[in-house]
Amino acid sequence: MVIADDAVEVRAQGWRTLAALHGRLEEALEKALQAGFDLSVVEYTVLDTLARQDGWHMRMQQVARAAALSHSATTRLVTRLENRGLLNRTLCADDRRGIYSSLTDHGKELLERARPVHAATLKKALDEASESPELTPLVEALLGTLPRP
Amino acid sequence: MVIADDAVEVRAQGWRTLAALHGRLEEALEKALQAGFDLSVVEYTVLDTLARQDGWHMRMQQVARAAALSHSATTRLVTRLENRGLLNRTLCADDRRGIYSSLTDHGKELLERARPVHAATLKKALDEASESPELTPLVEALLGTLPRP
DNA sequence: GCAACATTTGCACACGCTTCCTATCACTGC
DNA sequence: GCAGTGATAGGAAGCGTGTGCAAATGTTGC
Repeated sequence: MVIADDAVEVRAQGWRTLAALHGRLEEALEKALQAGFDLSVVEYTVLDTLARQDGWHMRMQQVARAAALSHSATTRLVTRLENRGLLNRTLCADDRRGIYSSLTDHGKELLERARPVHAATLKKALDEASESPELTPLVEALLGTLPRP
Repeated sequence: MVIADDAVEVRAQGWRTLAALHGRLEEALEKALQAGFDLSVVEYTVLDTLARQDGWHMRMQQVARAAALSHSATTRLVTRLENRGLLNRTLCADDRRGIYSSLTDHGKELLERARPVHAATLKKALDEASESPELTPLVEALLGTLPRP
């Protein structure tokens, strides 16, 4: 079973590498966004996803999936952002159980200011991660495995 | 600046892909380990790292770095695992400020039982992730960027 | 009316931060 | 030798926040 054991080990090692890289990037983004805009990574992700969603609304469940959050966490997150005036809740006309979230102008403006910081931090963190031998191949693969090479 | 903008977008997209894959894998592992062994992913990681550390002890700070945890969180995590009899705290002989954590037999036994579940869950989650078109290339890269292909 | 669904709320817990505390090195000067 | 000083490793407790789970609440469709 040498071959099978190797595959197991490859996956385990891959997972550790993935977790390590993810941890590094998230930490860097967290600090930068927190310091500059009082936004957590998840909050930024939600704002960005909303803006990217052809500028339109999303239901809570979509938000939850996009941010990989539980329903309750999503509720509280949206509430937080709503209280800061970054997005709006609006009832669906057709299904009044559903609630649409959409960015306010203030939210769009904050996002536009945060985006370059996000981009710069990401670049820096990726470059730094790329210097660790065990992360180099994954970083390169990550940047090379996209639609337009 | 079309080229530069493209690079920014590639990195942002790469980060989203990485986060999505990481989230999927972590969620699957979390559920499986929680259900089967009452272990969180971080707890499993610490046990696994300890076992992997040539079967020997680690200082608290090493544990903290390996698990990407803060100082206080590490103390609590190790305390939890110690209370469950999965690991021991032992004073270093040479530097008695330091504290070594090492697996107990019970901890090793639990880890040995959890390992195949971890491996199987990881394989299943990776296979499932690989079916999502946007994740396929990253999964393949992850499994292909390791010492022995 | 009733089951399925979308969302919210109450509860418990883990994490991070900060502050304070102890024990232990590693030096220094006497 | 041996106190005195500063740096380091780790623990304890309090506070705030985010999260998941499970139980409400309001809605829809049959």
